[in-house]
Amino acid sequence: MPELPEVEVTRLGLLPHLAGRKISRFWWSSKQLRRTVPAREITSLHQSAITDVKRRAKYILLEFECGKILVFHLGMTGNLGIFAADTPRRKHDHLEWLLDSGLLLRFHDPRRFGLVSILDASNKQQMEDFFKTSGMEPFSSGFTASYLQQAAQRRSLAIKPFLMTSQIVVGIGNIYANESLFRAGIRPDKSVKNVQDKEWLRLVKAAKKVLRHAIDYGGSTISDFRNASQKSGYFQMTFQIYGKEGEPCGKCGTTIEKCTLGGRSSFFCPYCQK
DNA sequence: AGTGGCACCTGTGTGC
DNA sequence: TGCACACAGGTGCCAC
Repeated sequence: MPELPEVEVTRLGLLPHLAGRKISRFWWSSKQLRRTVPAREITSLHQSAITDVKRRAKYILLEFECGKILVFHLGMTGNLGIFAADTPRRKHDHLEWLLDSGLLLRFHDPRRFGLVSILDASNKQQMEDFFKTSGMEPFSSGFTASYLQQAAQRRSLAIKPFLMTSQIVVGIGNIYANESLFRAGIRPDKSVKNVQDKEWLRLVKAAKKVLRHAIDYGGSTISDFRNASQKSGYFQMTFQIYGKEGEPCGKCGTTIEKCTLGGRSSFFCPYCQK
């Protein structure tokens, strides 16, 4: 489900409900997620206040006064949200905390590709190991055309799977890779070896813009993304290429085509993207 | 080392 | 209606 914009929208929605709050009465469905749920360690967070809610890559980080960090990844179908105390649990609700505000924090994830983990902020090595495969943040000043060009050296894969490689740049999944490449006028199957200087510049600019706009629109809801207050996003209304196989390109009218790259559906306009 | 393929899991939509 | 199958926003492991 969530790429960087959806994770950021979730974070922004959680922050006012969680900052300064304490958690108690932890409940777990006993179903495992992508990693073993550290239930015992989670219980040790009781009565410590949440000081901040941050994001790194597609991870949401709940920082506690005691120095621990509760880490969530939403996988494909995860949702982390705030609910009234009397809201009945649904199928696929897996984790739940009662907040001292009387509201509930719930993690829901049908496919269970998400994860929850605990880190210790003072353990620099552990923090570094956890994020060692996470590349550049797309909104950081280091995410530039020359950074991507450098990362593409000695590589030969297509630009779209390259853009989706989280060791290089984080947060850009299938939707936003497709949309960024359309806006930059680059075919998704073009080898990184053939991407020109001016195309790298356009791509960086397009990716930052697409991600920013998607956050402003509350993310993209294809079937089930909901923010922390269970509201849908609207950026899917502005898709120019994703999911539009067979439709006319909004810029030139050419029929949009579909191919598969790295096992993922890829859409492009054969006229606008070279 | 880089790359493509696939597994992980459940739900939904389509075609027969 | 029932069934088989393809596909879905992510990531990590495996064999080449």
